[in-house]
Amino acid sequence: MICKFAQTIKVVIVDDNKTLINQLLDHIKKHVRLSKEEESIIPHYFEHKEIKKRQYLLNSDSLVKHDFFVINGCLRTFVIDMNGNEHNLLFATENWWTGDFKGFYKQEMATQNIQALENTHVLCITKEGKDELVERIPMITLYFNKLFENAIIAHQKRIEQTLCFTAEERYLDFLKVYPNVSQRISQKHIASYLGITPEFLSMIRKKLTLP
Amino acid sequence: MICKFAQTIKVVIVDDNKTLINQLLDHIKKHVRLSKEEESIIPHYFEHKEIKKRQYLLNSDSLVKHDFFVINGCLRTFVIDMNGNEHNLLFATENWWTGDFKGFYKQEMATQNIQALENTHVLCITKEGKDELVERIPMITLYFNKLFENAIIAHQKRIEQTLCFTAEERYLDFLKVYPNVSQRISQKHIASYLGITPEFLSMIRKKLTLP
DNA sequence: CGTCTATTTGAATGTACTCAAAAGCGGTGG
DNA sequence: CCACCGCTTTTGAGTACATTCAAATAGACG
Repeated sequence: MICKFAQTIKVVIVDDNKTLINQLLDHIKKHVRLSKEEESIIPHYFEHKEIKKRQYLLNSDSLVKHDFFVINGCLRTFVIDMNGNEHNLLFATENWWTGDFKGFYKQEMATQNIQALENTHVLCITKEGKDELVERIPMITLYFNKLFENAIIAHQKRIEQTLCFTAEERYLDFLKVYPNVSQRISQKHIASYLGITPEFLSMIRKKLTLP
Repeated sequence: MICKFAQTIKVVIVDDNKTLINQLLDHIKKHVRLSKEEESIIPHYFEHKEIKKRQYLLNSDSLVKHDFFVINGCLRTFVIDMNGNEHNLLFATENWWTGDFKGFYKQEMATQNIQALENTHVLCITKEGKDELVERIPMITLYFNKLFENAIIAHQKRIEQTLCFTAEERYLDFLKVYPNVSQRISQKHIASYLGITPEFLSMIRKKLTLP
């Protein structure tokens, strides 16, 4: 049985945009072997969405309906502190998953915001959709588990770095690990991700170019 | 088929220490319903171990053989930076899982260290043991998935807090969220967890008691 | 071309650290 | 049971790292 949601978006994905869903299928197939029948099931659970630069995909205090797979473009996930300052948690580009994790899995209000830094295409899935998908294709759990594993490893690395590294070291690591991302986003947003002010990042960069 | 490892430890758990494994079974049964037969399978995959205060359960640069479920006592997981300073990542007490996550799931050398802050009893499982357990009791995946979910949520919260909160705010939140843990460990270790020096934590505490 | 935003620069400030020393506390052995 | 030893916590002075605020410059976009 396919959920109501899947019915409504069938047209968008299945008829219009084979290439978009193929990009996701390729990503899944890096971790799990899929039969032709299974490949034909998956598209029914995803909705395609385009977000123009500067537009929001998710606002805090709204219900978290979807998790997102980025086809192309660039998204930033951020929180707003008590003083109204924004802090970037994550940048998501091609083949990254993003969303308000806690809100999605606990089906709560969002505490995070997601904004497009470029015109961006995403595939959206609901919690019910994902649960049903896992039920129909149990093997796909391996794929989602791998995503969880990688997320935990990445989070642990970031926590370790804030404890062990200076701002300069964290910046250099960011450039090394995400060279393609760092070229596409402003220093202001990188500074926010690193937990420093744009002015201080500017000083770090100046110091690095001197010798 | 039971792995060689499971055979060797059968005696330790099944015959000697029913109560220890029952604590783990109770924890699992909060998330998954288990048949009597399944309950009888699980003990074969865990080895009991006692670590005395100040002893190490894991050293960085050694192969990560086990993940650990804490029965009682208290463990700290920490990394050592380039200057030789230790930074606490996690405290694990009763009913917590701990281990070098990346090392365990990728079967690599440890980058983290685990030391007992109190005399501690743990149940250990190997990666092969866990994989085989999941194969024999597929439903138990739900339990481990829930652990992953909670880990990601906790990690995200910690990253958000380092970006949004001052050291004082992070300390107050730590006291609120882990009241029982914070009473059992030294300020030195709490300071390390919060990413500040013990001297600075002492100042924060002094300031908090004044008004 | 003008407007809006991002980046740079500099001065003053604040937050947290280092180093050193004193005080407190807990465990151990006589 | 008390005295001592080692480790933790506190206190203080001086310092380094990072921020705030303000203003100038540079870039991006319609």
